[in-house]
Amino acid sequence: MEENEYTQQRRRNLADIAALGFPSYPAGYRRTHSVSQIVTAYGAYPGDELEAAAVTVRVPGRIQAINLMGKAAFIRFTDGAAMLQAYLRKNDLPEQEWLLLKRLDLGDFIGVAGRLFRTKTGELSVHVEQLTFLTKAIIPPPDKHYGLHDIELRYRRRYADLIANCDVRAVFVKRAQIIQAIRRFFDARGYLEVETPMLHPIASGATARPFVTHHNALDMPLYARIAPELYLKRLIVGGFEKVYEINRNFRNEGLSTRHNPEFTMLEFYEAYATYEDLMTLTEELLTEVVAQTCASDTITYGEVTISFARPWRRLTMQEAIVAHWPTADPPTIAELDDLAGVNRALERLKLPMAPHLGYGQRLGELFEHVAEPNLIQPTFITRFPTELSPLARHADDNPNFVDRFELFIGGMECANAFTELNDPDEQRRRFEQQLAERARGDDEAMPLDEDFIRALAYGMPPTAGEGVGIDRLVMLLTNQRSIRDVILFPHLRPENATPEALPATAP
RNA sequence: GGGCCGUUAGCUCAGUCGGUAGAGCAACUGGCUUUUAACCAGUGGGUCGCAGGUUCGAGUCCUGCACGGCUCACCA
Repeated sequence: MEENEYTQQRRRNLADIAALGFPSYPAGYRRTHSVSQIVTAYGAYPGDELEAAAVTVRVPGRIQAINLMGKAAFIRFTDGAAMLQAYLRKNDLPEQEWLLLKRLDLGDFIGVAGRLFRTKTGELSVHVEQLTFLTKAIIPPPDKHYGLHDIELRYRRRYADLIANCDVRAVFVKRAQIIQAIRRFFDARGYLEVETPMLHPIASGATARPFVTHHNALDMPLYARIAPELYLKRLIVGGFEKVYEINRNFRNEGLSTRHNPEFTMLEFYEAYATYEDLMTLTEELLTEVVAQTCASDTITYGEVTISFARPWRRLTMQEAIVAHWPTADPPTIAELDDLAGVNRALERLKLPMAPHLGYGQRLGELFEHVAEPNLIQPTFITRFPTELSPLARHADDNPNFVDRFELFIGGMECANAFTELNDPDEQRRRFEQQLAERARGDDEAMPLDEDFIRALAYGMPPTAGEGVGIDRLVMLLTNQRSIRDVILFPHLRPENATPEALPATAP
């Protein structure tokens, strides 16, 4: 920790406070109210009624401002959510407590006991009869007017960010409300919330590079999970018909405004449902979450306005490519049905493709470039190539496509769902195709999970499942452009990468 | 990994053509018994991210590095 003239001055103040006979870091404070409770209960109370009611309170908080005026003082303090003013007069306080006041600094915690009143300018205040010292802030808080703007400091010292910027606090309060609303939605529909392993012996269930660690006692590698999918489906095999899990996934890949190495995912599975049922369910889920956490069904995200009014647009991947083609002569859907046509389309847009990639990857690439950034209003994209979907059931009319959708909002992928593949033999063939791609050098192809195939062989009822990226949903509903602004402690490089500071390397 | 931009007091930011390092808030001293971005008078505070280079002289120009931001690539 850095020491400077400020910290030294504050340490002297703390020593002076101790010399006055106050405990330096006392335990607890018996309070009658929080600041927020007082402001909520009495904020609109007229002054004369307050006086008549003679409300006495004991309330703690962090000091935000001190106006010392000779023999009287005002202290504004906060519980993090609301602010309240204390009025102290030399005549009305024990001498020691008046001396204590002069050793208080911005950022300190105090408790005040006294009677509520309104000043002549009308501000609700506590007329303090007892001042209690609670905690010294050795490091001064950020500037009270300009806040903390330095983005790096805001992420590295989120505590200081939260002290200084109440809009940041509001984002994380809303994040909690969104997740609560999701839980209520699924609980009310008879879904069981479950917890499946975070450490997996095989990193499967998604196409992504994993983080690897080592279990010492078992002397084996373990992977931080990239997806809970295969475990949740094992639970469907086991007889739970509706399950959901909200938890972290870990992917060892690049960082960006939309990617953090650990991110929060909702996954849910419902027996006897199809991906079409889940489109309806997803509309219901998100409209309900928006209704409970936003002022209306229309939100502002950056430059755009997004309406969650149902029904939402539904397009096949091929239709989306045609609809958002950048020039006036898009390819036809029939043209996009085979490799040659997709190659012609890629060539027209001058999108280079690695030679080993097949039809599915190329169609997906075309979609990502042409359509994805333009899917601002909630849009379901259906009919994904089978090659891109090793865990999804094929469409009844064409085995080259699967019964799958992704939901796009604000140009971001927010959900991914499909009718689950429950044929163990077909699942094995799909895994083997992935292994072949892995052998060709695609280190993100999905590894084969033998026990998962065995589970399917016990019989998994027809099932549909879905994943929803919670961080991106929170970004949309709180109008934040970076995923780091909806994650309390986003990943950054260490600020001082000294060798001593790094943990010893595991053998 | 590439490109562009940034890093100056505790915080927010200026700093012109290369010529003694600036402001507001915060801090310190004094004054002030209903202030509210309190006010009045005064004072102190700098490894200009780090390391080199050019120059009589570098916050400013050049090179390298670190960290961060945006973006592209990668990646659901």
